[in-house]
Amino acid sequence: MPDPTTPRDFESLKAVLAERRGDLPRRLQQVAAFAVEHPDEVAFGTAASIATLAAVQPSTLVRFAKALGYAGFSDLQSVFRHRLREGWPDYADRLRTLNDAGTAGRDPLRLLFGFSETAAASLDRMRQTVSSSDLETAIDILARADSIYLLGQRRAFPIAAYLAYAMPKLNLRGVLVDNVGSLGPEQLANAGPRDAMIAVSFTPYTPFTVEQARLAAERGTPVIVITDSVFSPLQPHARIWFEVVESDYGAFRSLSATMCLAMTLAVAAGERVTAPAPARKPVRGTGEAGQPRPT
Amino acid sequence: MPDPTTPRDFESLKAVLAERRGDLPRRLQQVAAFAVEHPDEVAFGTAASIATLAAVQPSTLVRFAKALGYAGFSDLQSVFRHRLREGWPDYADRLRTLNDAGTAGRDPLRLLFGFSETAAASLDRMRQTVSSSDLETAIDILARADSIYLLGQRRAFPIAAYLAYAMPKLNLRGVLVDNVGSLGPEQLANAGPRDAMIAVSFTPYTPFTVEQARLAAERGTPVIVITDSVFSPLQPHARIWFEVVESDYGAFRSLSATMCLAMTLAVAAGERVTAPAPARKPVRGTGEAGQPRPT
DNA sequence: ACTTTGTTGGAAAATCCGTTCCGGCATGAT
DNA sequence: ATCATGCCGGAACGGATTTTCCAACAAAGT
Repeated sequence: MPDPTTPRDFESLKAVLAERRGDLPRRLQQVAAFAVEHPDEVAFGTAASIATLAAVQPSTLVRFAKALGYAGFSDLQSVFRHRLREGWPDYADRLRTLNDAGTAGRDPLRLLFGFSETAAASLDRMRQTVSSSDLETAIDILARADSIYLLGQRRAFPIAAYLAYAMPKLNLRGVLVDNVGSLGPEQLANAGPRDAMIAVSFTPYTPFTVEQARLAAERGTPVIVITDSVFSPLQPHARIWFEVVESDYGAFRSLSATMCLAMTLAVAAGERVTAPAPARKPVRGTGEAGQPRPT
Repeated sequence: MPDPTTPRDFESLKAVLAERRGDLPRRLQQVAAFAVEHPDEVAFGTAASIATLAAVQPSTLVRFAKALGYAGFSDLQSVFRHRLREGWPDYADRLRTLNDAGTAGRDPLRLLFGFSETAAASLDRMRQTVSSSDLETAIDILARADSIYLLGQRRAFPIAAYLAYAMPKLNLRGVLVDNVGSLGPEQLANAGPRDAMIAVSFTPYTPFTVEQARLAAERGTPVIVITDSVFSPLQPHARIWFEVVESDYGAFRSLSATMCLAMTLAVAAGERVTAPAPARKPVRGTGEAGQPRPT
């Protein structure tokens, strides 16, 4: 007898999962989270492969399916496959209605699309401008550094903050210079030639950032600069500098490209520190179980 | 030994098929035609079911695959499956080839490309999942709000920080809850029903964020949540919530999509506040003179 | 006309996969 | 502390699916 509460499409499945979270056993929740987060894997993989990725036993998948009222794993899987068959092609539709100026009017969706287009464009541009050798040198500096001071204020602050979050996970000593209580100079007091600094600033350049980068450079700390123009006042103090031009949409710019570059520097440096042998393979699997928590 | 002429993505497969049509046996042409015309069937079906639909024998499918240089039918099928994974631009494939060792060694450029591909994929995904009506409602809440409390810790902190930077430029009263000195509760002490909150958190969810969002919701402050799964503990306290799944590259996730969404909310709300008449045209010129400084 | 080469259909075989079942374990209640 | 309940991991089973193999056939060259 078919359970009427068993969802037959992906959206309602998500709803049911959200509702019944809590009264599900631990492993089943684990499966639920994985399924919602990686629906494609569930759609195509075999029970065994999915189980491995979700770090559970295949039998748990079957239990999961039955707990929701499905006949078995395959029955559950069909829901995920169905999603891919008809779920996707509304993208073109949405674009169409978006461009039909008349109807949509001042639809915020258009804004969203605009921002994401812009971000994608920035990413593309950055890939073409960043030089491999600059990257190498910068990573080398970071990998050798004792502490890495992260300097970015105002618009650039999110970059510094994110690096401060990520670096300890990569076995790098990132020190965020947030200038709380105007204690910025003190936060940088110990920076020396054996350390390094990543300084980020865009127009209009924050004086604090420029000044502190200058001081650090004077004391022999190698400074890696991320900025948006050759005329940046930061550039003279840089050992290595990257120009990242974020395209603008209306009056606003994304940080996507800068974020990417920053993460690349951090991850590559981290890799080099923990595995200094340059012959080793990168081996960045697509989210296998047992890897460190996504960041 | 892998044949280098064997196409690994759907587009080149079509190209090869177009080229070699003619020097293929009759039944194999029949299979080729069917495959190009019904790629979804090939992706999902079993060899037997596809064979029936294409009016050939299952063994013919295997022959077809081998004639093109694949290891077998399953190998060929994987190409069709990859095509469906991430929609049209086959990001998964590109990422895969990026990761498949080989050419560039451990070039940091590869990392950079990987991160930017991932960011682009996330952006694409978000565009397809965010609903227009949710956006509308959220923007409405923000536009009506007195103060807008910005709550995001750890990995989500950059988002909150960026919003805090941008909002005042948009005539919105953004209040950053940074929890410096553990003064978070005090920063939120005055939040009431006439205000609003944007709360951002991803796995592993920061308890502080969840707790403060809960408190705010209890006191009647409408909470807009940005998170990464239905299972987010933030979700129950949300008036409106957005699911943003950032694809992961290795163990790392970008913030690009989340940033875009956040900016959209802020800009749209700002527009509605300063120009409340809904009849007015959008007028987002690309950087007209006299506009506020790029952000 | 005969042979050779290549193609096709079908069935057998090997593999893989989903499912079931049982023993162990942790948890919470008595 | 003991028991009961429910959850979890692993192995074994049965079914389905892919693959291989062989015989029949068609076409082309001799």
